[in-house]
Formats: sequence, C-alpha cells, structure tokens
Amino acid sequence: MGITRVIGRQAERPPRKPGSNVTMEFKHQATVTLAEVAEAAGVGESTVSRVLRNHGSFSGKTRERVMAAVERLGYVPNRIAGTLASTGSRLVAFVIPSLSNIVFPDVLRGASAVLEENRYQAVFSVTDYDPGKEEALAAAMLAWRPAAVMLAGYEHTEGTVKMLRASGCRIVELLDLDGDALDIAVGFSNRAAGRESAAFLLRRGYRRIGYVGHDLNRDTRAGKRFSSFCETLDAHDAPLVAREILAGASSVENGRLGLERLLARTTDLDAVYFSNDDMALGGYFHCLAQGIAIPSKLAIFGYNGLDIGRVTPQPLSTIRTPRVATGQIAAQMVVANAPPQAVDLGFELIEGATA
Amino acid sequence: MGITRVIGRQAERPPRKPGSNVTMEFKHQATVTLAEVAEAAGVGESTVSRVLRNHGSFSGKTRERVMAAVERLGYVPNRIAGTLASTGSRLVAFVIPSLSNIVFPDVLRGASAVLEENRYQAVFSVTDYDPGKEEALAAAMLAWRPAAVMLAGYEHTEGTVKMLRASGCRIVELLDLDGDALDIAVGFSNRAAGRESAAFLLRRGYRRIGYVGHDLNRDTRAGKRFSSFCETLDAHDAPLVAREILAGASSVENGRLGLERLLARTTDLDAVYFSNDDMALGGYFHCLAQGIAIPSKLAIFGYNGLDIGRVTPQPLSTIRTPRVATGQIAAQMVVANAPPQAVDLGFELIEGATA
DNA sequence: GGTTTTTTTGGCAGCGCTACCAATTTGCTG
DNA sequence: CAGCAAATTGGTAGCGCTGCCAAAAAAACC
Repeated sequence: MGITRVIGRQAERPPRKPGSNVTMEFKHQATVTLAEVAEAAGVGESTVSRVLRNHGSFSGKTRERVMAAVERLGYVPNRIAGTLASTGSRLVAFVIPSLSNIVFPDVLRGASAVLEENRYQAVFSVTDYDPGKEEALAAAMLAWRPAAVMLAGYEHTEGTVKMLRASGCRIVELLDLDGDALDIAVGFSNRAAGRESAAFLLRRGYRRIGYVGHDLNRDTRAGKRFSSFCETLDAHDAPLVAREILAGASSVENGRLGLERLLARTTDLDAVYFSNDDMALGGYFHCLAQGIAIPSKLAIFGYNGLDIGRVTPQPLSTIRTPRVATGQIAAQMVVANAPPQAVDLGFELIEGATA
Repeated sequence: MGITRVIGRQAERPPRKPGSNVTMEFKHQATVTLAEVAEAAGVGESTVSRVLRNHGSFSGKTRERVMAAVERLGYVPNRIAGTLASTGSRLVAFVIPSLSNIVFPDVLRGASAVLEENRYQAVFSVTDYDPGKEEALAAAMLAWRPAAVMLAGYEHTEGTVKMLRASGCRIVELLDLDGDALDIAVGFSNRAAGRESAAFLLRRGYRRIGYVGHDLNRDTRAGKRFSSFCETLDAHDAPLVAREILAGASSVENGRLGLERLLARTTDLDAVYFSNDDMALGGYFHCLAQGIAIPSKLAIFGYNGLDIGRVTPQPLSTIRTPRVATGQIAAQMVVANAPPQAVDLGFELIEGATA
C-alpha cells in the first residue's frame, strides 16, 4: 500500500527567446495613460474619464471617438490612480484563518461572484488562526483602503478592533453570531449548532457520547459548538463521556486518529461528535476499516454538511451550514452599503444514516 | 436517510447603537496622512516616508520621533497612493478557474504564505473555467497594475494573451507544462500524468479500462490527461473500452453517478480511470455501497493525491500533484523577479490499494 | 432672431505618496 | 579651526485619475 515513486520531473526548460522580455526590465512598459487617449481622440481628459465610467453626460459621437482611441491604443485604465483620486475604493479585503478548511474557499466563492458582478475586487490574506497575525494582516489590508474588511468570527485582538473601528471602512464578521458584531455580521449561531447536534443525538437515544476535535483555542467557532454541545448533554444528565482533542488543524487523518485513540481508551461509547465533517469522515473511515457497525455499534455526527458526506455509502449525519450564501449575503450587504446588523442564515440538520 | 429540518435561524438583530457609525456616512473618516505625521513629528514628509519604508538614511533620534507620532496618530500608510507614486506595485493577481476544486485553494495557500512574507498582496477572481470570463477578469486585474498575473494553464484567448503581453507585468501560468509558456510556468505535465497512470494500470495487468470524467472542454488539463492516457492505452493494444463524461464540474457525486452509469452500460471492465480524486472517491463509494470488490473486481485510479484518499479504508491509487508547492514556487519567482522559464515540479504516483 | 435652458465639454486642482535633488548638519582630518 | 566628505534632511514635482467649475455648444422657447 502506498509505495511512491517520484516521476514526471523533466529537465528545466531553457529561458525563452529574449525578444519578448527585453522591456521586462522596466516595470510598466509604455503604459498608455488617459491623457494620451484624450489626445488621440481629440477630446479633454475629463471627457474620456466620463465616457469610460459611463458617468455624467457626453454625446454619442464623442463616445465613439473615445472608444475608438481606447481600442486603438489598448488603453487599460489605472484603478490605482482612479481610486486615489476618487473617494472610496472598490476593494474588499478578506482576512481568513485558512484555505485548507473548505469553509473559507466556499465563503470566498460566494462573495467573489457577487463582487465581480459589481466590479469590486477581492483581496485576501491568511492568518492560520493566529490572532496576532490577523492583526498584522488586517493592518496591511487597511493600507489598501478597502471598502470593507471581512473577517471570521468575533474573536479579534483589541488592537485589531481599534484599528478597524478607526479605519472607517465596513467591517463584516462571518460565520458566527454568538457575540456582538462590530458592524455587519453574517452567518449562524455555532452555539445553536452545538446544541442542536446534542439534542439530536439525545433524541435518538444515545447516552454515552464522546467527542473528537481539533485545536479549539485557535478555531473558536468549533470551541463554541463544543461547549454548547456539552452544556446540552449536561442538561439532559448525559454528560460527555470522553474527548480526544488533537493538536493542529482539522483533517480526515486527524479524525481517524482521534477516533482510534478515543476508542482505545473508552470502550462503551455509543456516539461520537466530531468538530467537523473532515474529522467525522476520518472517524467514519476508521469504523469502516475496523468493521465497527454504524450507527448500531457507534454513531457519528459531524458539522458543515460537505457534499462528500452525502455520497459516502451511508450519508453522514451532520449540520449543513450555508457557507456560500454567507459569502454572497456579506458581499451584497457591502455593495449595497447596508446598515449595521447581524444576519442569521441558520443551518440545516441532516439526519443522514450515521447517527 | 437525509431528512432535513431548517433550524437555528433567529429573528434579525436590531441595528446597532448608532453612535458607532455616524461617521460611516463618509468614506474614510479623519484619515491621517503622511503630511500630518510629518507635522506632528516636526520633520519633513520625505523623512517620514524614509523611516516608514526603512529606506535611505535617517538618525535613530528622528526614527523614534516619527514612530511615536505614527503611534500617537494611529497612522496607516496609504498603499494606493504609495503604489501610484512609486514604480511597480506589490499586488499579485490570481485569475483562477474555481474555488470549489481544492486544487486552486491549495495553490493560493502556497502562494499566499510566500507573498505575505514579502509584503505582497494577493488579489483574485474566479473564471468558472470560462475563457471569455478569464479575459474580462484579467483585464479588470490589469487595471490594478499588479506585479504579476497568475493563471491556470496555457489555454487563453488571443485577447487575453495580447493584453497580458502588452501589460508588461509578469505572467505566471500554473499547473500545466504541456505548451509554450508566455513568461513563467510552474507545474507539471498533465500529459505525463495521464501517460503514467495508463502505464501503471497496464503494468498491473488491467486491460479492459474505462474512464469517468467531467467537462473536459472547460478543464483542459483534465482533457490533456485523458488524451495521453488513451494514447498510451492504444500504444499497448488495450484501447479504452468505455467512457462516461458528465457535464459540469468534478464532484464526488458526479464520480459516483458516472461510475454507476458506466457499469450499467459496460459490464466487463477491470479498471476505471477518473478525471480526478473527487470523481474517483465517488466511484470508490459506489463500489463500497454496491459491494463491488476493489481492486479484484474493479480497480480505481484517480488524480491529485488528496489527503482524504490516504485515509479511506483502502488508500486511493492516484497521482499526487504538488499544488501547494506550485503556489510557493510561483510566488517566489515573482518576488525574486526570476527570468522567464518553465519549472517542472513533477508528481508522485501513489500505488495505493485501489488498483 | 434673440434669449434662456440644457447638454457637452475642457481645465485644473488635488488624492497621498515617492523619487530626486539640493540644502543642511555632522563628523573627521590635518 | 578651517576644509571637506559623509550622513541627514526638506522641498517639490509628479504618479494617473476624478471632481468641480466654468466655458462652449446645442437645443428649446418666445
């Protein structure tokens, strides 16, 4: 199983014919400016600007002449200059914890579609779930004077909050509603998700429940789910029996490993709650491999509602979160300059077949 | 299985206390400028600029005074203005086909880490595998005068190529080496991957081989793998027996569905090549669910080497591609302003247990 | 035809910063 | 302490565009 060979690496290609990149020494070769277009079209600069932005008034005749000149010279407007000259940019900054966790690409995907339609531009950076890094990256983002900054959740350093507040740009906190929004928040309640997950398992009659999770200090949303999950169990006199928390990010491998360890220590569990679907799939595979009957011998419950969980031989019992919609709504609110508010998109409990 | 309830959606929260967003009417409230910092520190503007960029010479004393003023006023440099004034920006533009296919988040992840270290900023947009959209989005990105534009593969419209060439910024083509690079290319050969996959299956003794894929016209890299896969089979007198190509993007669900359809039509296959691991996992799950023995009754081979494929009860036989490394190397080359070249990162064949 | 309106236009002052250059200060040497 | 080199510093002209205002042209009206 899994012996590996490195193949397919060929010799490096020779540098390409030099002709095409002699000018590459200089940053922006022969950049055509608006002034040149104006000159070529025989009109004033502001006229060109108006035509290109389709803003203000101008005759059809001049429009054609300007467009012809633009075409002929291959003019590409400089939005750096445009943004500086005008008020407010059309940049939206995303400061996200990770790109490995599919949650964030999903949010970006939803947002990006809306932003592109509205001629906004998305910029992003990745914090690795590190609040200090979030602060540094948020600062770097603000330097681009974005129209909005989108962040994950409510847990930010004091410095981050102060900086964002002072910036005057819109602040959007995503995927969490358990706390006070700085400005706009779009998502759902992780506490509610944890609670509903526990209630579901209890309803199904499971009483000896364990947990397999990843680093909760970093992923505070997973932490919120877990704590309200436990509270709900406690409230029903079926406290959590055992937990296994792995360092590092969530992954299928960690889920498998976590369940293996948990079962090695605790033999009489009847259900396990995982910090998310990646982890849960790992647990599911572990059971398949070990011949542990699901859900009769052990039930499995995840979080996120990934597509893959619907196609496994037994569909995964989980909670589906509106990740793409979160991105879409957030972007729409920024574009529309909506008033400060928290928007709850809710989530769905998928009963599946593993619990 | 899979009954679903919508829960967790609460009433919308009321707008927040107005005090904090009265100033929100104006775009950038009370923006502190470099001139104000200079004033406050009692030095010239250029001195502040030098200190902040740590460029040119200045005494330790002035450094302190400037930094104190920066701190006191909460100054955030305006990179829009900075970029306009200086030559060359520190923006890198990504024009990627998709965020659903984990390949691209992986590339972004690798690149983003390197770019952040070097104080570059990543901006992106998503083409949905549409060359026309790629052209439009590339044009939009060029308006930000990025230091480099990163694209997937070699297939671009004439207009895109012309525009990129004229822009004078670096052009990086990712994840494909089967063609001529415009400037820099980083990735591996998809043709080689298709060839090696076929060779592996033939070596293992499979002769009645089928294919399940997704829309190949859009994902040209998958198309290249498939065509060289078929060529290799032909060269060994074991031509492809059947194929099932699904419209739309690759997904686990489509993989399952594709294999189901393929097997309904063709009963005597001994192996199936999938367009990627997502599809292959779908096929794998189908076999698990249907009790089709793997690999004795049917072998499965994928592409990408996703982590999840290593944790399934039987590790997936596939080819692992260096996606994160592709992003890293690409970013490094841009940062270092490397000469035009094609860098082949190769790939690994993972024998796994499904073929 | 002469006005009054309305529509189109061009000029130009910045947006906030960097790059260049010249002026100033500091440090050394003999 | 003069005399010169080196290290610091400030002034200022743009970067390419937009926003404002006034001028010019076209349209509408009496």
